[in-house]
Amino acid sequence: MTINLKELAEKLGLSQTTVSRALNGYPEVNEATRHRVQQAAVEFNYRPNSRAKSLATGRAMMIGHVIPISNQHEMVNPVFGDFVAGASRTYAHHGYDMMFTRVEDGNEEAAYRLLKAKGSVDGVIIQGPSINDKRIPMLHALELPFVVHGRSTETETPYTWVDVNNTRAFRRATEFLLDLGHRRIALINGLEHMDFARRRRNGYVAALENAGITLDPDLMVAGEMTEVIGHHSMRDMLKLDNPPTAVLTASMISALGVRRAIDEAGLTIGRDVSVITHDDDLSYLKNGENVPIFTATRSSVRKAGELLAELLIDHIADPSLSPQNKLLEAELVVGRSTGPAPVRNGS
Amino acid sequence: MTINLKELAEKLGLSQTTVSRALNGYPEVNEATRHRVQQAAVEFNYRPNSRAKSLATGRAMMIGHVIPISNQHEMVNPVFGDFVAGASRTYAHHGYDMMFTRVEDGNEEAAYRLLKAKGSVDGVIIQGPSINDKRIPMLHALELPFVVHGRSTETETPYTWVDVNNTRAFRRATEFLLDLGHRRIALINGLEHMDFARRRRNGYVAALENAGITLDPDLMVAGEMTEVIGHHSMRDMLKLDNPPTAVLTASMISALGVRRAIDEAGLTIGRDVSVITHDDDLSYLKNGENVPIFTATRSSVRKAGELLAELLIDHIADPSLSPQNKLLEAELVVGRSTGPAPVRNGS
DNA sequence: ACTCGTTTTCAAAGCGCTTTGGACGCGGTC
DNA sequence: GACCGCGTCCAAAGCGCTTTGAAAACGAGT
Repeated sequence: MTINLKELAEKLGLSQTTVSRALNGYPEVNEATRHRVQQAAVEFNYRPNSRAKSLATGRAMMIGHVIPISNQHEMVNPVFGDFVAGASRTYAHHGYDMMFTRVEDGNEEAAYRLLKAKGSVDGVIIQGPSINDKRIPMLHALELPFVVHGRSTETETPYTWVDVNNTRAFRRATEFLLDLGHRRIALINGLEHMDFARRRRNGYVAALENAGITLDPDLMVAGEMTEVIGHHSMRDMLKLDNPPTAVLTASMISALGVRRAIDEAGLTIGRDVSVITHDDDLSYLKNGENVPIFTATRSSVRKAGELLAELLIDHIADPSLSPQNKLLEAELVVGRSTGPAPVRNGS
Repeated sequence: MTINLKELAEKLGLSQTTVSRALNGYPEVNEATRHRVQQAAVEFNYRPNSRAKSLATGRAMMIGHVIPISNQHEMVNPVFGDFVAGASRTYAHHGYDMMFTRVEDGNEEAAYRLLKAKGSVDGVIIQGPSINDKRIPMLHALELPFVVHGRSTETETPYTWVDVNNTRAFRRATEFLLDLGHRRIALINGLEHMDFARRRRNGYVAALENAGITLDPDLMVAGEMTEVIGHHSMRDMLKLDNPPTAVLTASMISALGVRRAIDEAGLTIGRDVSVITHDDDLSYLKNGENVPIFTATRSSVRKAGELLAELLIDHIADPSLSPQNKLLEAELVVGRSTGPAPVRNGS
């Protein structure tokens, strides 16, 4: 069924060497015979066995993604699919495959070590870095090429990353709300040991402080970015004596929960309560069409995937390359979920 | 840095054969030396090179997932992440890795053929089968082990599958609405060349016909399962002279769009319009907590992933195994989105 | 005709593992 | 003492590819 090099060479009356070279584009082979070889390869559907090729070349032609899945709630990052879609486009273009390793609850170190020792990947992509993420120095020590989706504050090891300017994005979004007259602005953030969440908070805080507004801990929550938690957080805040008139939320999914809480409270989004969310531009959860549903800071996670894959492949090709960075600016898209601050009753 | 078998054997003063056998649990090795070998393996962090092992054994220890991503809208299935989370648990348990191949716009055949010829996988999982899906006979002919997530009507080739009883689920859901007095029941379905969507429609149609209700084409739409399309479809239907009082929708994400349309129309979900959705029990999009947000037919896509991976691995171990099937029943969970049919003005 | 440089081809080694087919030592049997 | 069986180990072949080092073929130059 599947033909191998030896058999193909025999059929052609050539040596394996010549056939191999013909197919891999080496110059020391007659153009006529190269043609003959290529035709035969197509005819017999010959494809070099990937394992044998890897063994011979020492390159796996495979990129690893290690996905941490906590065993209790089996939570998988909703961004995962789109990030992969982006990265895969680059991989396909360069002849790389991608593999996934599931790792339970933080024994990631073992997973990376295994990947390296087994020689099954040429490099890995790190997602969702926390503050001072230990994976970065670890992979550096392992000498396994890697790139990071996001940054890790406090990490001293140099590394290659692509990140969204989260601080700027949330600062800008907050200022937008301030300009609309809002003074009670809430933040429903992601888990704040995550680097991106910390930066968003920083941006939010900076804008408020700059406007001379005292932070209110009641208006700042951090948690998993789910619909349910978004709903919970908003619902609780709306029960406050002095509820927020605007809220920043960390993802479209949280925002949908926020919207539900606002609806349930009999309020109108964009009139009684303004909402701005961050939008990763997920393919299955577009932020409306012409007019966005939510005013949002938008940055495509798919594009980040493409870019990171590109950087990783560069690094694999030349490991001596110095680390590269790319900071993507999120755009602020204005939708129907924001409006001027309502005039408070009795004020 | 990474040690290989030869070096390990030298350190131990043993042959490669013995070391290999000791580590792979073969009986013809003294227990004392086996112990010595195992300890040394741990000490030097020896891991057999995966490529070399594959080449020698002829087994890739890898499962392939081919994900079709249309080049225009780069749509990735939102179910993808959770399905993978489920499958990966099984893979990890059996020592398999998983790899992903992106394939653009329906030249899937080439992708599978390549996977087979390169020997990079021992089997593949097919997702999202259409009616009479051509991948099934093709993989059968290729003799590449595979299992299917879902079924494919009209396919004659026997194959192993795990599916939700979509017909029953949607029939039951429709009957539930009928029992609540609804007569104008809409269906916002997935694309109906997909097998699961067709079955859901069948269930819906069967329930209505059984109740003596004539189908209304205005109340039946099929499209991509996105928030935006859910919103569109519902909005348009609410503009009808005789709008639906209830709607069945194909996914949580569509349902969120439906909810938005209902809100925008100034109506209340569960009172003016009842909604039932199918819920894949995605980890990042839970259907509320104690009281579900939506009344839903629920079936965990993660569990399906686990099961399918199990069946595939069985099949790889023994290709002569006859095809196996598993039909999962969706449970109907009653939430706040359904209620008795409203009394129509002027009727 | 002979040499020499180039082009073209090949035999063989090697990648790191598994596995076949012995080899070796030791005790028990006849 | 010869033989067998058993437990334990090993040398070497083989998986399908790349790549090194050398050989053959070919023209051109003298």
